[in-house]
Amino acid sequence: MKSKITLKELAKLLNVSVSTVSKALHDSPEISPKTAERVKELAKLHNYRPNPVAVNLKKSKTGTIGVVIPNISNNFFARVLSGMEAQAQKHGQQIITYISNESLEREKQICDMLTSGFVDGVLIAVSEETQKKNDYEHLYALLEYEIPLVIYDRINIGLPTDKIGVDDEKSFYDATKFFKAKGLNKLGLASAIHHVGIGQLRIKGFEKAMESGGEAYKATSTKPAELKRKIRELVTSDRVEALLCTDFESAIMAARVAYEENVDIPRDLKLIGYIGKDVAEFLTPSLSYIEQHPQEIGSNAVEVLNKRLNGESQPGKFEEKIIATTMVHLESTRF
Amino acid sequence: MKSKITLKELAKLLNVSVSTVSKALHDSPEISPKTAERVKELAKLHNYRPNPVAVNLKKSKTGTIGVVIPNISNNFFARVLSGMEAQAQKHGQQIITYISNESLEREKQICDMLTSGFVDGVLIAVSEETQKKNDYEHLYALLEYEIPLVIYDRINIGLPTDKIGVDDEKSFYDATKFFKAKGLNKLGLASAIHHVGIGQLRIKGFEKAMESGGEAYKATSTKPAELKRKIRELVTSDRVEALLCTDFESAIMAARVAYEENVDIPRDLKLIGYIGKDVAEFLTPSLSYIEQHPQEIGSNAVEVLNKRLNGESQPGKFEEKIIATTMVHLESTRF
DNA sequence: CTGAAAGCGCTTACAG
DNA sequence: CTGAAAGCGCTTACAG
Repeated sequence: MKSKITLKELAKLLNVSVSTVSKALHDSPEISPKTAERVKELAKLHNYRPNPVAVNLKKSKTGTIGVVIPNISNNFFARVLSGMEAQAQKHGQQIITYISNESLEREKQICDMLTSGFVDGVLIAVSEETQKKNDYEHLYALLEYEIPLVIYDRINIGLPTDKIGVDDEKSFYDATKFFKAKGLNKLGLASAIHHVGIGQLRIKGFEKAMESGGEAYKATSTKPAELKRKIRELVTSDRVEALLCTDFESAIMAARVAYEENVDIPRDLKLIGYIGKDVAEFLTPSLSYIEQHPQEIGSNAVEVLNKRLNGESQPGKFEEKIIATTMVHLESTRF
Repeated sequence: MKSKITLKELAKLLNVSVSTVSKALHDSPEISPKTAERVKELAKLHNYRPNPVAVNLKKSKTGTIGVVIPNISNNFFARVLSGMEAQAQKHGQQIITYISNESLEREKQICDMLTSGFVDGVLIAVSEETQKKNDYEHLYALLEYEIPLVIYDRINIGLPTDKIGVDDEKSFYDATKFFKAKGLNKLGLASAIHHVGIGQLRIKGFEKAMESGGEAYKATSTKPAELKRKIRELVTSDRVEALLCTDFESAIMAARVAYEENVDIPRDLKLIGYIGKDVAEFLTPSLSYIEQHPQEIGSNAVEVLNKRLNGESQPGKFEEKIIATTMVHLESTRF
């Protein structure tokens, strides 16, 4: 049962002062090579590790990053977190995870505790409710406490912070153009997130691409039953040739409507959605999707935060980094 | 730009000592009501929060729990984490997340840093590689440092720690009995995890239930192509009437084989798998599954750990808590 | 080259 | 009822 050994104990064993031990372990040039070696040897023998809490107190930092995630069940966010963890690891930082469950109330609580100094910086994807209610006071509070903030994924928010996300508009612009280039004329869009920022951007990309011609149809609703009805109409009455879905819910619903209506994908209907690789690959047929590279978003978020923490970013000047999306074609867009 | 105010500053403003302020804020009976009120008022005005790092140093604890997750993309673990976070919240504890990516090497690194005192206790689901190589030294190291450990989910490991998981054997025993009660005779089992503990337990449950009669078939392999071939054989040649899948991979593969072979689920083949609700519901047809209640596993893991941390558990005596599974019937087991 | 001292921000036993 | 002092485990400017 080895309990952790402290600097003080080490010093006593070596008959030197605590300062000498500390300096020796930090390769200070003040210390004689002979002493340094003695110290290091004993430290190694006892497997000495500085107490991180004490080091942090001394350095007035915590060595941790707070990550606020709206919904961890969403594979996208799970993979973002994975990217963050891997990157933080490289810097010897710890990730403290907070889950807001898309709730403004919970997000406020989290930000409140964050202001008391648990973390050096915060990475946040703002909850849906927060966006809807347009209430960002708690985030401004964080900024007032001089806790660096990086907003990831849901970045079309007017906060003076660094941001990192994907080009939502372009992704759907490109996808729409792709179908048109293949000769399709009647294109549909389905969305359960038309009321939030990223949804609007994706829809905008679709609309812009349709300006040059073709028939555009849209099915949008936050209510599952209503959305399903509208999608069914697009598929059975309007007979769109392809459907672009802005989110997981609408994509899965489109697949289900096709299944129920015996519409053959991809023969009668092409389908592409903003859904995760994890599910997309396993559907029958497999569903083409827009890859957002969540791990990269995660690792980049940590990088941007660390730049800020290390004073490598210009104060008052904020970075907005965009990770390019990729279309991944599986069975549902086979021509 | 309010920077955090300290006890010392508060004391100066009030013309009292630091100790008085501290005691007043902790409702110490030593302090006069009048002073207490003055202190609290000013503290509130300045929104004073004790620096958690300092408090932790003083108390020789960290207020954080380390969680080691093998694979965060697995929705099961994502939801376990969610349950842990919610429960930790209630105790004012922070969750530090580490992702081992099913790698023994990574797991060792994580445990190594954990021994230096970042956390008060650790919740871990052991990686697949660790189980295969049967190498638990790094976990014993944690125990030697007297860092309480709770093993969750993958619990059939001979370590002297508290454990929390589900009754894997019973879950598949029950599922098999269910099919037999419905009059099915030819039952198949598919597994990509027959080499790890939980896989073996599930298979054992199946086998036990089949002892009382019926034809049992098995398709097991860690190689996707081989597993697929074997499942196809079960479905097309052996014509099993129901297939029980021990894991995500085999379940998805079974669904795909049926799709490719035009075997109608559930008419010609019933299917049940150990897969997450998140995917199960969205497949076409939707896939019946065994609900493991991941959030409960998570919250219980935190509870068990805290009991240990608070000295409410008997030293040397370990708890093994089992959360009951539930069969959730969706389209794939419709009779 | 080594060590005593101050200090990070707190808590608490002890003295007054 | 209040405050000075010690201490949690470390780091670092300063003195010797």
